[in-house]
Amino acid sequence: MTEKQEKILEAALELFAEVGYAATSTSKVAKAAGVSEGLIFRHFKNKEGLLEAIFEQVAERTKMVFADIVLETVPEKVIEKIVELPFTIDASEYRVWRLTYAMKWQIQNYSPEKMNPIKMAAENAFKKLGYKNPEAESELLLMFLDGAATAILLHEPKDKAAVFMAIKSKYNL
Amino acid sequence: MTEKQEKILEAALELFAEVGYAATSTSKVAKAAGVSEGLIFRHFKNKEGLLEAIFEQVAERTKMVFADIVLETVPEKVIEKIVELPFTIDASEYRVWRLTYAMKWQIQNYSPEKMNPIKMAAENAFKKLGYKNPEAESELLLMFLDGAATAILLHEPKDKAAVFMAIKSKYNL
DNA sequence: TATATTTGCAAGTGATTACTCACTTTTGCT
DNA sequence: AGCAAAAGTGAGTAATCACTTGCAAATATA
Repeated sequence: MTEKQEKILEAALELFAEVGYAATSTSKVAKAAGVSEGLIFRHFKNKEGLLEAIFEQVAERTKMVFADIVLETVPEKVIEKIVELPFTIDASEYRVWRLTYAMKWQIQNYSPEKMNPIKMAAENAFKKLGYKNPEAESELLLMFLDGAATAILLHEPKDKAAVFMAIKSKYNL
Repeated sequence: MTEKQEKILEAALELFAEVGYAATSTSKVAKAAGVSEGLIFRHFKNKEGLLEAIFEQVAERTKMVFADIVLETVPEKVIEKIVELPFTIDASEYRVWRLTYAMKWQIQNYSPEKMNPIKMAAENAFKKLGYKNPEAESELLLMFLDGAATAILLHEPKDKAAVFMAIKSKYNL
């Protein structure tokens, strides 16, 4: 990865996240990155390739976080680790997650099965803990996850720690 | 509102919700609505005016739902009514809500204070019910609201009723 | 029925879109 | 040093963008 390639990805992420993917032209990305527009297409084939390259980076990190949860055997720990996920997003990753969440709403892009490992891990943990309806509980937990991440990414709630405590108490953690 | 105006709004909602606002051109809206492109600008001034006209319709209905919650005096009922909000979205309104949720991620559009009446109503109800940290509880409830609505709008979870029961039990309802 | 207003269309406008191409410069290897 | 591959540029491309304009048809008001 050359310096200019990184500049392009950085500028594209910035613009895609703040202005929107469709609303951002490749010429603006090139200008923001300080490179010629043609270079974007040399390195990333087309505008969509630019988007894919951004998402590939985050996919690796997500895999690691998911593995840590799936390999956890103590059910309470599984729930706790899932619950704290949105609260541990580093501020430096806000943009890429904002972009990810924004793109969810474009039909051609959305695939909910990405969360399946987490959903199954939660379902299994709830089953071990004797919850009445583990599948519904797992679905509910994922809903919270999504809502919490959205709140954090969009308006950074005042007292994240207090909300974190409130949700943990709902699962007796 | 003439017939053609309604056709335009209907086509615009369809396309904005499915393809995205920025990715939808006014010419495509006109073609889908079966009118000349110029008519869009005659009636709605510009593309943004088209979007505003769509949102004005939903704003009225939202006001009514909010009023029903804010005027409720029994705290348990307040929480219950808020919790059930995402589960009572009529399928005919999915598109307009998908558009609303998608537009949240564009900086220039987002205003979280729209939910303030609900947030205050929840906070007050939690206070009456003796919750330790009513503000955090209210914030948490709004997070769930957002996550639940997102799940319902994006992938229509299998057993909505079971999830509804699970969340209600978390508030002893 | 005369007239003013609104509704509607077709054909434009310049600007911008994603993307290509011919070309030069830089880099890495022997 | 010599040379091929990769990196980078800048000026193009046709198509599409949001929007305007001039004029006709329909509708409302008197």
